[in-house]
Amino acid sequence: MASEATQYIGDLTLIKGVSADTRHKLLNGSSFEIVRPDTTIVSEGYHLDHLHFVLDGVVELSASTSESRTVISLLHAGDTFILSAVVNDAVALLSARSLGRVEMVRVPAGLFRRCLRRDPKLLHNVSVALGGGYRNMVRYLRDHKLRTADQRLAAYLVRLLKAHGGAPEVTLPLRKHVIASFLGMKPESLSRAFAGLHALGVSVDGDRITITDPEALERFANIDTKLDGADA
Amino acid sequence: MASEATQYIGDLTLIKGVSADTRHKLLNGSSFEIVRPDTTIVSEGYHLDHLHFVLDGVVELSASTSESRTVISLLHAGDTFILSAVVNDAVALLSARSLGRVEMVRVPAGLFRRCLRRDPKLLHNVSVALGGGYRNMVRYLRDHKLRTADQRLAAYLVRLLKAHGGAPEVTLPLRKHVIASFLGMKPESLSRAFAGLHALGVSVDGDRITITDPEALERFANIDTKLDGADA
DNA sequence: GCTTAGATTTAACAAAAGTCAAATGTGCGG
DNA sequence: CCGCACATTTGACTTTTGTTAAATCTAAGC
Repeated sequence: MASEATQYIGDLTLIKGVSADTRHKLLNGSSFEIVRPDTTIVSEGYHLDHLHFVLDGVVELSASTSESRTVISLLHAGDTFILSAVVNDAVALLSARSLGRVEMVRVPAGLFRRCLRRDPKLLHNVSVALGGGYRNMVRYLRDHKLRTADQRLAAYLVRLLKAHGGAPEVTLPLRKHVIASFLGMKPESLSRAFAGLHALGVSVDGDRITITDPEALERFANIDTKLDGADA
Repeated sequence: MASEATQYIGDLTLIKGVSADTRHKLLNGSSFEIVRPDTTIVSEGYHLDHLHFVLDGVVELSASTSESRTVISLLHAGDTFILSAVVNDAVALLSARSLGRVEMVRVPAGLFRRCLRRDPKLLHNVSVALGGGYRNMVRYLRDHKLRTADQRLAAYLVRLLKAHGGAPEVTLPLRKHVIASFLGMKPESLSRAFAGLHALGVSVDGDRITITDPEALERFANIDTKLDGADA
């Protein structure tokens, strides 16, 4: 595999601490890929034959029926997809698509499963990653079943704010229609939700958001730090 | 631990095939419990110090805020909770409550994690279980983001029908308000959803449901067998 | 600077689901 | 058998969100 990626892959959480042999096998079997914007990488309903590691860019996981499509997850450098389908040797339940240019590494699913059988440390990393993924899905589900559209936006902004170290102004990292779909609403509803949060000190200018009262937002979104915070 | 449970625990998917030593350690450290109806077994937000195995009865996992509560998952004999919190040594994101009388086994979380470190087979089982759990959450999320309330009920009935081997008449296994919450709606909306499905051949008499045209229901619910079916 | 395709916003209206309240059903203890 | 407590259903109404269409806005090329 191209040496550009070699340096990164050892840093990936999933690979950290595995045996030299495992690392060597994985590196040898995998390939580095650059994916152009708006390219489908995985199609739901099809058996998955590669595990993917995102090195750079954003990958969107979505679900669709004949009638509609919704964004379920947004992946960044260091994330993996779709681990559960590879571990369980099953069809993908989600489609993966590049938003913008993406650099990634593909590891053949069979190879990965073989390494899993031989290296308990890798297996342990996988368990922790799957456990974390499960917990993220539960948080996301909470978000959707317990909060209104306005509250979901508020919670999203609060998370964004924390990720940016609490600066009062943040830039949306994605197009609004992607954010809308991720938050489970139509773009029109997202516009209205932003308007609705104006009273709580949220101002919008394109993709620059100013937040004067983060605590008010948190209260409005009903955020429980114990539950909403990311895992350690 | 009481011998009543010993016979069951070896059959549990999670425990299948582990070393005799692991099995022995787990059995020795765990306790058999009978839980009366409507008892809280796990509280969200608190650190989890036991892994639970359901031997009999139904356990409901729910999420709540100060304002409301929603059922996220329903567990039966053979299921485990809350595996991800135990594996990741973290607070529970969901509360667990017995619906009706429940028999279960409690394994100390620390003991379980220690066994995990020593027995790769157990670790492998855990990975598969977590992967399956993640996939179930994704299916559930699809359900909620992509389907209307009427479609969710239709999909639920189709699954129920298949679980019962396709008999045209099924009995609801739970109170309607629990089903309503699980399906993400109010009891009043569930009543209306049943009424709305009458045109597709669904008749309701208390908890006995008659379904004359399962295919029509499937089409209406937009079910994709590849994606909606349970894992192998 | 101008044009244009696409994204976002706004507005008017429609559909879906929640709320509140009353009616009806159901099962259990007395 | 009666009556109470609770679950479910029904109806009227409200709120939330989606739909459609038009108005703006924005950025990439020309």
